[in-house]
Amino acid sequence: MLQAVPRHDRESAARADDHRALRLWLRLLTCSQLIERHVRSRLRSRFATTLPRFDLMAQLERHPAGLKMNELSRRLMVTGGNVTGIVDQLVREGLVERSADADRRAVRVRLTRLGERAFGEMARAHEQWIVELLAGLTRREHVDLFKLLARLKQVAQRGES
Amino acid sequence: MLQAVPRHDRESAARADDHRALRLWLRLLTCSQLIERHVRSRLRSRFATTLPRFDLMAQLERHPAGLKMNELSRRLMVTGGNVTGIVDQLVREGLVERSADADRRAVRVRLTRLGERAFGEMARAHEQWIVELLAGLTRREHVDLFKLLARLKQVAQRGES
DNA sequence: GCAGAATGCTTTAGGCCTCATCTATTTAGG
DNA sequence: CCTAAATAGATGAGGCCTAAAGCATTCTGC
Repeated sequence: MLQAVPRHDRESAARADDHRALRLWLRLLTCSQLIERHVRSRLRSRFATTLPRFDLMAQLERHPAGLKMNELSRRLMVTGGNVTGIVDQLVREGLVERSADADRRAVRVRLTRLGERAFGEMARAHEQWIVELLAGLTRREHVDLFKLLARLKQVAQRGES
Repeated sequence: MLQAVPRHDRESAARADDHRALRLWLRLLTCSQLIERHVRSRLRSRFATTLPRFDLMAQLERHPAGLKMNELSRRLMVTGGNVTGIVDQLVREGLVERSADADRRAVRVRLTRLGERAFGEMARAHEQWIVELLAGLTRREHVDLFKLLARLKQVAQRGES
């Protein structure tokens, strides 16, 4: 699929461009998976938790008044049914609580006191892991990469109907 | 009235005082997920398949002589148990076949004729989706991003023990 | 008002993925 | 040789995730 293509005419040059897009995507995916595995494995070994649970709590930590299930679902970019399951778990463990909303269809979710404490500890460690993992990049590379990913995000979001 | 879609995903909600490294990571993750969802949904709707199955077949397509299970596992960056399950599925559907290896512990896996045909069709469509999705980036951005991701990959791989 | 559409959430079936554990085979050290 | 360690793969429990279907509530247009 990714073999080198001789570039001697317009058509094969176009194919080379195509391959570039594909290779860019594969490389992006690899980077993302590398970091994700790193974080998952540490969350698991040090805090006996998972990335989705951490992400969910991170959202709640930024919104002390709580969030509705569909807001969580949108922010985490996962389906509602999935959020239900993770919230169920965190409720059982006393880290999160459900409460009634003015809209009686909706449910409001927020961190408990225990959840706040637990999250704070994890968040500090998490940030440290990322800082260490990315320490090999120069400040310049950081900034450039950040900007280019902003462009990519913009472009990819436009491609979503 | 068409309102702009509110963007409440993980990254844009990051607080201003979050550190650079963390924001870089969250943005990378967002980009990766955006593209991944795009591809998954199209693989599903047009070819009734999934990204992991596609990825596995892509590896086999590059190695007509076949790959051993542990090679597949390494290349796909997933655990062996996982590969077993996906290969089982593809074998049932006649897209892939297992054969004996000189090392009698090992199993060699390769595409069947049917699998080659099916993959070829999907690969063309897949490449087209990616090219279209990334079409908004300039050639320059493509190249820069590709290089920076190479650096990131290098750095993140070194951080793995 | 009120019927039908839209929305918020849950449930279910099924695929992906990991870790831990198991069996079979190969390799290495004595 | 021959046993212990390493390696290849399979299996099972459990969590994440999706799409689809279902129930309750709210909104909308007549």
